[in-house]
Amino acid sequence: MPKASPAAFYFPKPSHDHANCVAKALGEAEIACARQGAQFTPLRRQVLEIVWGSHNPIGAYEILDALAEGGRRPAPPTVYRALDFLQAHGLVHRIESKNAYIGCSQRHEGGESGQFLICRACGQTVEACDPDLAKAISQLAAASGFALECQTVELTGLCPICRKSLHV
Amino acid sequence: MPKASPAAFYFPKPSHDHANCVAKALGEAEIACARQGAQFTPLRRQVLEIVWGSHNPIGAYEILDALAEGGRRPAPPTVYRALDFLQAHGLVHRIESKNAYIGCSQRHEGGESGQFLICRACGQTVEACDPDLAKAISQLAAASGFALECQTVELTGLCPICRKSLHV
DNA sequence: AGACAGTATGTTATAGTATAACGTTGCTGG
DNA sequence: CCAGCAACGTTATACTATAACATACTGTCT
Repeated sequence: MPKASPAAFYFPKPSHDHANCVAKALGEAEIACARQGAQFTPLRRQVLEIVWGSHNPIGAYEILDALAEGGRRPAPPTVYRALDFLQAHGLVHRIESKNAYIGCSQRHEGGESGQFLICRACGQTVEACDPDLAKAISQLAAASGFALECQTVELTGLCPICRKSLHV
Repeated sequence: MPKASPAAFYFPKPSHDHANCVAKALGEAEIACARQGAQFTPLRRQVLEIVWGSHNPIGAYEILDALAEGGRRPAPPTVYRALDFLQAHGLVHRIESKNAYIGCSQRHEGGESGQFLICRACGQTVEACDPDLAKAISQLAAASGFALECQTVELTGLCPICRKSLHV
């Protein structure tokens, strides 16, 4: 049975090299799009870069605001379309409980979605990919005669750092 | 290790005695409120009854529409406040992926929230309470140094009935 | 080159979801 | 009586998302 990874694996330190996160994500996105014959246009790239601006989920209208800083502000459909594209290609995920979007940090097999740990204090959100949890979910579905297509797993609480600083 | 329950346990048949579901839910709600010293007012009762109108999640504005049929239509805050109350007392759950609400069909211990199986075809949604899944979630949290407070588990797919009728 | 098909983006308007802020009512206990 | 509190009413507005239609770009076929 696989052992869960230690905490350090999941939550990035405040001091981590975030520029590297962004660069890596953009580079991998480029490759993934090329492989799928999808157009990684400047707009889509820009939206993905904005989403990857932090490890906190960002709302569609915040993305609009960010786009507005580099020229004139597009209308909402522009950003929603870009987000739809990025979601469809597994480059971002929607966090349902916050109506917000976050960059995908896992290489999924076959469009499956991940599991999220969301800090209610700092907003930092990490994507996990726990095989035991995935297995428990598919077993629950199977036992119910349910044909599982899509899963939303969002766990809210306190990340290790906020936990410590709030003395919880 | 506990064995998962069979499908019949989870998805209610179309022919089931739904009036009984409603009556049971309202009765238990009354008792729960009394025990917690909370006021189960006529409005709150009415909203809970509307939410329990089916096993499909219902939107806040649909609840408003339903309330409008029995007199004049209240403003949105009225229904949101009732929903807040019902959620706080564990009588309804919010389905994040649908911006909608459903009656709680489990007796939770200590305010924990459940796991939902949502049929994308008929909308029917059931609340599961799978100990293996719960365990996997707490282990994931623990391994990440994460203080889990609240979980959102929403599984979308096809219920046994729709699965059959769609030949999937 | 010119016509066309398909995809991406722009634009306008509107639908759907949720809350802030303040007012009113009605009950309860000092 | 009246101070305090909880529930509910009312008005206005914020936030999130999409429908519908217009324009522009890209490549392909003749």
